[in-house]
Amino acid sequence: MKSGKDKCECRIIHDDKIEDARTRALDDISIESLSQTFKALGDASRLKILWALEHEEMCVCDLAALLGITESAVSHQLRLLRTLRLVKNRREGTILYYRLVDDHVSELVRIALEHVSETK
Amino acid sequence: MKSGKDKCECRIIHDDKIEDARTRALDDISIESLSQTFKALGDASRLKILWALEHEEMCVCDLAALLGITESAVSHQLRLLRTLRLVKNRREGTILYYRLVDDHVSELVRIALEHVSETK
DNA sequence: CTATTATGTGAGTATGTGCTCATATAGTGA
DNA sequence: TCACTATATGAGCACATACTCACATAATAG
Repeated sequence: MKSGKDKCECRIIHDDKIEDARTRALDDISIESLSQTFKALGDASRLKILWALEHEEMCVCDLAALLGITESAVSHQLRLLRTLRLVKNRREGTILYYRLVDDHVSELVRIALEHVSETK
Repeated sequence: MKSGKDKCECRIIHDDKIEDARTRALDDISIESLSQTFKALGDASRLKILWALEHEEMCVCDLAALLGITESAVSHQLRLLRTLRLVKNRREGTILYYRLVDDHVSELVRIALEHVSETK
């Protein structure tokens, strides 16, 4: 009852399906949160970081050495992952040890691995 | 044994952890496939499309009407999703009906929803 | 064949993003 | 206090990407 240009509206074939989908649709806030979370997982560096942290906590400079990128780059990515509550840290002197907040990331990666290995 | 600038290498604190992480690390191809898959889910339009298709198959112009974007934009996104084997289609006359290949997408979205709802 | 409908696709563009570099901050020890 | 270490952060740049537009393709009807 909004958007949709004329060119498009005269071509709608299955009003019932669209209505159905509209009632089931996720609200904009959920869509936004979901896409941000998936976007966070959709980068090779962040994926490597998360996968490493799944097994044991690590500090910034270890992650930098592991990935072969600067500590600054790692720090930038960790900030994003922190914002999305995917990782958290604990301080020990000057060192910050990062780890996963929960096992959602592991589950997501496991399922995605299933998918990509089945369809190769 | 490569990359890593001098500035960084003299700061490695936990060689054991790094070595450990290196042996467990996913190979580059898996990382690439995974990140592509997550990247596909990391966009509001594609997420809406996938969520709509989870319940029933739909054609391009229906999806365009549902999302309020052009059919061209939908078609571009569907091509990406097809390439990643996330959706497939069947033809009926001139109309192409799209649906999900399997229920991996549903599982991924369900877990991600858990995550974002817990940490809000 | 032509016309029409539904979808696909290449090019161009505006916005987003991941990195580097320089600098700032926080904790430790002298 | 100062020096040092570990990390954080803002600016800027190079590249990726999601869209629009114009046009191409595929199936159907006449």
